[in-house]
Amino acid sequence: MDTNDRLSPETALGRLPPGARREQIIAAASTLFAARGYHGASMQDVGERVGMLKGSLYAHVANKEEMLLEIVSTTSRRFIDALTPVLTGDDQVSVRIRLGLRTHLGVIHTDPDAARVFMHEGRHLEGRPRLWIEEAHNRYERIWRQAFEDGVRLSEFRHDLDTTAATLLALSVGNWITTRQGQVGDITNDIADSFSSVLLAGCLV
Amino acid sequence: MDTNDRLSPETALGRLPPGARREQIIAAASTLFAARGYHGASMQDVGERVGMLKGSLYAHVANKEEMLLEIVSTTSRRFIDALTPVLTGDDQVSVRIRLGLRTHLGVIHTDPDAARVFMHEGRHLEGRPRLWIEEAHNRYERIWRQAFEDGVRLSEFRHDLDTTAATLLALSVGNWITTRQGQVGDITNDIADSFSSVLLAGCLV
DNA sequence: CCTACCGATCGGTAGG
DNA sequence: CCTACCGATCGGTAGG
Repeated sequence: MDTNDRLSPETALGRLPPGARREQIIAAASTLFAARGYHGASMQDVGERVGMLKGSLYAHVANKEEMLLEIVSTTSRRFIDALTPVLTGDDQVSVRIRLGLRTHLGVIHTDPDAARVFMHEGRHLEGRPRLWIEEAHNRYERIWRQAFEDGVRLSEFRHDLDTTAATLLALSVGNWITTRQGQVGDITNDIADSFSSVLLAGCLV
Repeated sequence: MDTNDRLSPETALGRLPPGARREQIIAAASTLFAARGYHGASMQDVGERVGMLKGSLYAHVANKEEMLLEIVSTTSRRFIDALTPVLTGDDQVSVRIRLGLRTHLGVIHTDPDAARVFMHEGRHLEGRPRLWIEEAHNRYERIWRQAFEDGVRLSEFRHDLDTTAATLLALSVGNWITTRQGQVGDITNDIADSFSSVLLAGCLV
């Protein structure tokens, strides 16, 4: 507890509100885990990036794994919260899916590092957190699959459409793009719509 | 050099031909890099898996990075050698692509661990090897893109097909599947054909 | 292929 | 948030 409350504003290099410091640390971890992988980035690296010694990080986070878990669970929630309303509306299914791809790529665009950690580093969690994140992945996949199944049920898509294949196809573009960051250029709605046009043409009756 | 040549066969637990021992070590590394990531797997882990102390590994490989480079370059060659004849023939383009997806998934099926290391761990190489493997990735992508462009040029595919989107779509399914190993079940030609049917329906005129 | 070892770094802690 | 430190493990080597 800090009893030294002051009314004057903090200087530029001065103390940050306590929560902000933690967020800054998590953001640094996110960047480093994305670039070097979870095991390839050390607490020392994270400390350097926020300008403190690694030992001091433990005043803000319990341990390295907690940072990974926080990045992964925050991002997973971000995807699910953003896509659920889009994919489960009562719009035309092809509209839902086009918008869904835009939204999915939009979430990636908001924080590409976190998206990458969510998709590629979450597997380095162990025990209960590991199961938890796998469940989140499955929940997200189910939301997408449901949309394709709606498309078939409402006769908007071919009755013989393999919804599993379509779902995996939709998710995989969105995710593979995180592997090619910087090479694919900015993620725009145009890019999302290009994928949609090929994918949807393959689904429609 | 071993001057102790014998005509009798080796016992089951006995010495292996020198090249085979090296291959066994690389295979162990492959499995471990796939499961725990390059930085998450130690030389000690590799040693345990082949039944020797880590120091002894250096009689067969120069260092840890050499193992990664060998896995990645072998697998990259495997993909390019397998797919080049399939995708550049003068068959109908949709036939080439269907067969291409089968072949791609077939290469993954042959050695899922190596495929996974190729696609997700190669980025942990540095310097020249890193550039080399990026170039290999690009070469492979170009072979696929060329097929889609042939499809448009020969009026087999829609003239307004976004070949970049189609290429990324094709590659991403193939690659994303390595992330879901064990969950997707065995990689069969049927699975490959399911993807083809959605993808090609989205490409045809 | 083992013994025995190297310096460096790992994640993490105590006490202030 | 720093100082100072912990035991464990890292990739790698010398000599046999």
